[in-house]
Order: sequence, then C-alpha cells, then structure tokens
Amino acid sequence: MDYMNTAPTSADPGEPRWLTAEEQRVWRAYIDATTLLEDHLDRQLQRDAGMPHVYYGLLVKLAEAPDRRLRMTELAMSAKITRSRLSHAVARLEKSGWVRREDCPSDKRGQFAVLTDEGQEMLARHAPGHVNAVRQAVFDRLTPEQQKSLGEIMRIVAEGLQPSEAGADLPWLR
Amino acid sequence: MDYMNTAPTSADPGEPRWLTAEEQRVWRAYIDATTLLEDHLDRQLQRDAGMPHVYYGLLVKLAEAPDRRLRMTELAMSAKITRSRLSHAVARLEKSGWVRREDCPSDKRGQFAVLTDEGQEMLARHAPGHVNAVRQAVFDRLTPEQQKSLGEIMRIVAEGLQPSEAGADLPWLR
DNA sequence: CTCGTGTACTTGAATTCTCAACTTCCACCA
DNA sequence: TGGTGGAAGTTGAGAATTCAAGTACACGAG
Repeated sequence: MDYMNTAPTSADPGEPRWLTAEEQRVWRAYIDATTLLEDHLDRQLQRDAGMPHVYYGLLVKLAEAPDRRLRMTELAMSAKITRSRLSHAVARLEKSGWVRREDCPSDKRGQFAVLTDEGQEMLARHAPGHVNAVRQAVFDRLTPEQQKSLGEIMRIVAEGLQPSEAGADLPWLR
Repeated sequence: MDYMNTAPTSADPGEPRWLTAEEQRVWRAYIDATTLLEDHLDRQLQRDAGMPHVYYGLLVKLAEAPDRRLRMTELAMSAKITRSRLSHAVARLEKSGWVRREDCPSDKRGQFAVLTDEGQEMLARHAPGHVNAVRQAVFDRLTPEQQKSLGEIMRIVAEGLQPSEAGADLPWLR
C-alpha cells in the first residue's frame, strides 16, 4: 500500500507508478546502507577527531583548494549544503581553531573560509583513520567492477539532482 | 594529501592505504549523490507531509508490520537508528497523531509503536508523491542492470556494517 | 547619482540528533 | 527468595540542521 501496489501497471497519469518488489528491495538496501554508513563514519570521526563527517569533508575541500581557501558560496556548492548550514558549521570550526575567516578584498560582502595550520595538521593526523574506515566499509568489500559501477550510478543520480552543474556557475536555486 | 597519496603502494602496515584517484572519484560521487538525495527527499516530504524522510520511513515500517505495530527496539533495528533517536521521533509522531504507544502485555518494560488510522491515511495521501520523487531521482535514470548492481552493492555495504544480521536477534551493540 | 533588484552571507528560533545517564523490569542463579 | 547483570525504553542537555528573515554590498538602468 505504500511502495508497492498489487494492481497491474496502469497508463493512467493520475495513478502513481509504484515500485516493483525488486525496486523496493533495491531502495531499502540503499536506505539501509547509506544510513548505516553515515552513522558509522560520523561515529568514527566524532570519536577520533571530534567532529561530524560533514565538517571533516569541509576541511578536506579547503585543504585541496588553492591557497587552502574558498569563498563561502563555493564551499557550500562544492559540499552540496546550504549556505546557512555552512555558516553555522564554519562558526563552529572557527571556534575549534581549524578554520579562520577572511574578508574578500574584491567584494566586501564576500568571505573566505581558510584552513588554518592547526586544521591542516589535524587532517594529516586523522586522515589515515578515516580512509581506513571508508576502505573497510566500502572499497575492500567491492569488486573493481562494482566500484566502477557504483561511481557511474552515483554520478548519474547526483547529476540528476544538481540544478545545472553542466550549465554554468548558475546559482544555488532553492 | 588527504584521500590520495603520491607515493607508490607500500606494504608497511603503519602506512595507510590511501585511495587511488579513481577510488576518490567514486567516493566523492557517492557523497555528492547521497547528500543531494537525502536533502531532496527531506525537502519533498517536509513540504508535502510535514515530516523528515526518516520519520516517513518509520511510518512505512509500521504500516507493513503485522497489526500495524512494532516493538520500539524492533522498529529501531529495522530503521537502523538508535533507540534514543526513535524515542524522540515517536514522541513527535505521537504529538502529530500519526502514531500511538501501547504497553506490551508480556513485558512490562516494552512498548509498541502503533500506526494510527490518521497515520495510515496520511501515508496513503503522500505515498504517490514520495514514490514519484524516488523514481525521478533514481530509478528512472538507471538501466535495469544498474538498478540490479546498485542493489547488490548496497546490500554488501549494509551487511558489512550490521553487527550480526545473519547471526540472530542479537542486540544493537554500540 | 540613486534607485531597485539581486547576491553573499549571517542570524535566531524551532526541530532533530547524539551522548551519557537513568528507571524499570526481566531472567537467572545460588 | 533475593541478588545481580542485562535488556527496554526514556530523558535532558548540548550539538547540528532547517527555515525564514535580516543586513550589507554589488551592479545595472535611468
């Protein structure tokens, strides 16, 4: 009655196309795996590095950016989170000393988030543990073909939900 | 410096096995897709049904359970969340009228979460929109082979993170 | 120059989630 | 029969997230 329907497929546009039994199985596996994995990584990083997985991801993005800095909006887009969420997150990371804010000289509204040396060091310290967790949970369990397939599938899904990644620098429309 | 290393593979157990460039691409696609999808579904359900995706999932599990009821711990395990989180969630769903609690006659510590008629109706009302969102974001974009592959991969990952799903009714060890 | 529209980012309040107790009860053993 | 250890569930405080609104600045049209 919820995901599945006993009735045969219908061409009626008002009648929703329910998930088949097999599609349901796939979808539930997806929900289970993503829930468990997110939880697992959050726990690992909270315990070892004292921050949730998302925050760690922000530091990684900064570490890879030229000059270890990114405009707030760029960082938000890159991490696929809202600017509001990022503002709160950076405030917290700033308090912990991993990130510092800097004014943008060319646009007085703008702010850079900059990875501090302490942030850099802490990444270096905890990256091995994190990579290990990811490997254990995902890559060590999948064949090379499955890894490739996972990449393709996830790219398709992400692309479908991105407003216009291909188009241009178009905004964060919500 | 974070996920990848320029150095060749090492047999040193103290040296972490970094992700290759290709593995990184897969991992980032995974993070992007799951973040965007979770956000998308949360928004859709919050707008239409007034609750986050996890809460909706709880109602679905109850709807499928015999007698539309489940013990708290069973529901928590089934949804892959902690009992604490579930307690808060059910308290909220109870306030909204979709769920009601009932004492377990055979175990005075136990509680059933029961889907109310209002909860049932609201599921029926919003299931089409939700299925549609899932379809649009995932199934309509993937070939049958990709769907099958996704299911297998996600089952493997979930299985790896489950303490002992195969073993028995063993507990929720954290 | 200034008005209006839009961009960049922040803020506060309400909601949700985590973590560590805590309460109550069951089951078993001596 | 009375402990005792564990299981079921809740609670409260703090952290994170969402949503709607707010401030400050940019930029083009007139």
